[in-house]
Amino acid sequence: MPTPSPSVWLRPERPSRDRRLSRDRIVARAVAVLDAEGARGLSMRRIASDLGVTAGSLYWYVTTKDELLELALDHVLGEVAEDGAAPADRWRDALGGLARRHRAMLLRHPWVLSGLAGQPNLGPNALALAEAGLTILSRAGFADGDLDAALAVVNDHVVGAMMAETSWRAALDRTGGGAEWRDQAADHLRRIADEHPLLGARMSAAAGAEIDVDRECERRFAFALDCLLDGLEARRPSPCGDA
Amino acid sequence: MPTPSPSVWLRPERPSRDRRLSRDRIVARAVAVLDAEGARGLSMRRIASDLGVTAGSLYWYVTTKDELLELALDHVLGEVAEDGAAPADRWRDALGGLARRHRAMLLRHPWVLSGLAGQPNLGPNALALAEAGLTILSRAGFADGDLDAALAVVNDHVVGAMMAETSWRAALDRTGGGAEWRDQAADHLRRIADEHPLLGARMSAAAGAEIDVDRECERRFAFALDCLLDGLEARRPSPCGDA
DNA sequence: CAAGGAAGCTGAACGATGTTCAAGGAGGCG
DNA sequence: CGCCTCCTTGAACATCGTTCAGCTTCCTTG
Repeated sequence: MPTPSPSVWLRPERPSRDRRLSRDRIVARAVAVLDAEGARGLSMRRIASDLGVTAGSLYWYVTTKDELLELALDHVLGEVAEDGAAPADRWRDALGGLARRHRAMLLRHPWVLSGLAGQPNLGPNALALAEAGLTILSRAGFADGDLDAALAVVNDHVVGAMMAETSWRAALDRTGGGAEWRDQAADHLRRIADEHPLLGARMSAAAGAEIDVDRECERRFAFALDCLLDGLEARRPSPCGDA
Repeated sequence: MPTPSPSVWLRPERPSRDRRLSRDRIVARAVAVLDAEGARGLSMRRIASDLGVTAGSLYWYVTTKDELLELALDHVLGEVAEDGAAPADRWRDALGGLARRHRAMLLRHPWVLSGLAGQPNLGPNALALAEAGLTILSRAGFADGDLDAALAVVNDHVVGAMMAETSWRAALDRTGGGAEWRDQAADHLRRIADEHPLLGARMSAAAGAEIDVDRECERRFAFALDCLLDGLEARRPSPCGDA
């Protein structure tokens, strides 16, 4: 590496000769491992052995594990982009669609959320996504300082909501365990319900109805999305021409 | 430990005799280290040496580093609770105040965000906070399934927004560096502006105005908060009696 | 008050991790 | 053929979370 440059995106990939390895192959393998085993299961040695190579080799293409994570993060962000037809005409549908695809991606790759804290994402796919959102909002009439603030409202909600959702899903998946734990948990819930009536009511309601987790999560996501799109609508400068 | 119980909260602290150590002292030290050095700087050996003790000792009070993190997380969540006077009468002010205090806490302890991904937080302070939010919304007229959905709207936004804000702040703090990096970055920004006009415009606007980061962050947070409280207001069942 | 037992801590160890680096082999180019 | 650069190896280093046998120190019991 010629000079320690702080961001991956400023430095082109070193061209290689005998194509056993490449940034793309490494990143793809990293994503696969992250999907399968989560952030904890990712190690340089693991990726290397999956690719039939020793750990040190990876450092020819990537200066650090953090950098590899950055690359993997931007890689999956590419999945959010519009796949088929033209974007919806009405700005609400367009922005809502973006948010829904963002959510779907985060459900496929929950580890992204843990990598999102720490440094902002400046990869090409992240930038393209931001531009897409800004375009929608700009056409809808937002301008100046409200433009990115409005986009942030939607993006931040997606991230926050998925943080909560994936946490719960992970916890539910881990609840396969023994009867003793169930007893202790029930005890604990009873004590919670005593001190926190509303919380207790909500929890027992959820437990009683044996709710379909997927449907309930989608319902809440849609509720919040509508909610904040309404709020944005009220702040939209030009009520006319909402093509 | 009598039985490997999965959650910290189900198991009372083992009473101790010669009070060199305690869960509280360990958690307090962990929070201090996390505040000072971030999540990366936290190690069992570090905490132990700060407390004049060896690493192994900590495992008498805490079964795992993850558990210690859970405890630290709930510890700082306690700071969000109402300090002074009675909660505001109007539900918007009350909920908004909760969100603002939540934000303030996350600014003091940014590491919380990275610990939030993975498993849901079930500590006593987290539960009390949820109950407080539910109480506000319940008094405001929300009921049934909308109750927790409405609370989630606010909470998720706070988490998502602070994720973005703390990321940017961390990046800005790290930007003390050399002229070469600045040149490369400027180059990079120019190329971004070419392909992404809206994004480029927003960035150059921000760079030109030499914006006060604190004020701008607060402005955007308030914008989003008002925005989504408006959306909630529109969904409130009982328009009367908003004491 | 003495004896026994448990609580609390030490210190060394184990395996895994990210990262570095001298050394070697494998291709292209003169 | 010989050289040179690219790529990979394999060993090493420091640090990490975690475990555990053993020691000390205090409380409890007879």
